[in-house]
Amino acid sequence: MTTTERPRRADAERNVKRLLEAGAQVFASTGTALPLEEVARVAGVGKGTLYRHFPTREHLLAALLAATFADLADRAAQLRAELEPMQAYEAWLAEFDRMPAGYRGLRSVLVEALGDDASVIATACGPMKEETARILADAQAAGMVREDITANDLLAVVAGLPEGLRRGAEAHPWLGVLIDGTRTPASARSTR
Amino acid sequence: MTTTERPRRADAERNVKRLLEAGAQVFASTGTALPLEEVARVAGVGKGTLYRHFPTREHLLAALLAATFADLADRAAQLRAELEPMQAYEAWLAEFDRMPAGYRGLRSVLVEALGDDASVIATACGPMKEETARILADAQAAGMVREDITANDLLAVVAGLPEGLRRGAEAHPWLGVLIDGTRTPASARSTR
DNA sequence: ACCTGAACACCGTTCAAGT
DNA sequence: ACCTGAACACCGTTCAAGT
Repeated sequence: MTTTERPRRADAERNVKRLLEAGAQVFASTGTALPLEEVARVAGVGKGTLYRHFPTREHLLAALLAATFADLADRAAQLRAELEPMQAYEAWLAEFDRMPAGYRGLRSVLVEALGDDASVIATACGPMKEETARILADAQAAGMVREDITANDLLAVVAGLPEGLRRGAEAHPWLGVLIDGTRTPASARSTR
Repeated sequence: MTTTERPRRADAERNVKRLLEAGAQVFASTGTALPLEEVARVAGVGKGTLYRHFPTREHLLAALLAATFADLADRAAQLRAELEPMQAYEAWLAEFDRMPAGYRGLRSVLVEALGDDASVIATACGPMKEETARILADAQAAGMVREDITANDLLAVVAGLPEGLRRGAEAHPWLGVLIDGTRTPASARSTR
């Protein structure tokens, strides 16, 4: 996002591209614990080159996930524009919950990133978090969702739903449980 | 639990005891990623001795957590005996949610263990899971909790609540969100 | 200015030698 | 029968030499 795009030597640029392709491939097959040595090998570059461009595993993961996060932020904005507050809220959480499927370990990486604002991945999540905050605020303003929760924690809790819950393609009840649980309680609606 | 307690040579027994003490100490300060080499060093035994008695990190963790899990199972049984179904349900989940506090990484270890019946730690969780199943069944039989959830997934979802939610000592709203979300929906109560 | 890969460090795991 | 610690393996990280 705010990365300064300095001009790069042609070979450096080519290597970054190869590393991202190799990273995506190894990430898809191995998950978030992807062996960095293998990424360099698949990319056909030295390990030092990987380290020069991506000083930590989180930097590589952030780069690999950046496009997905940006797309998701756009999708959230779209849902907010098209749907009523509570429908947008439910639809967006369902999309967010679906995202980490198939990437081993991504849920816990997301939980960690959402719990540490200083994390490199948290930065990549920024626009997504802002859209979530808007959607949540709309639903709260409409009196549909309890006021004592934050967008950041909401995403963290959804991301923290265990991977194993999805048996085959069938939907699990837990996202619905969470959404129901965040509705404004009947007691609060009548007394206020 | 079902471990066959063979007689052991006196030095072996002493070493196991030392390893468990050292393990508890390192676990408390480092969390679930405790360096095994350090455990052996603190215990004053060779690394080979650690590996002989605890072939994997999970075996060591299971041994370290066994007493806590057994106590929790007893506590669950006690709550079930003393309270009305829904109160027992809420009180038990609150106690279970409090347990991993202070042990870095324990929540995700629990999530993983609850997602894999073959895991060594899952075995240690057995009695706790059985009590949870009874408490859940009671609450469901009383018509208070939705029927489409299982005890195992319930524990996994509670364990999966992010560590970072607890800022200081103040309670977080998310356990309440989950409990509310698992209540039998008003629609189901009226139509059935 | 950037790349390379040997070298280093860390730590989990194995095993030959010892008691 | 069990213990020990050197040796090995794996992999992340650094850096001197090269282009």
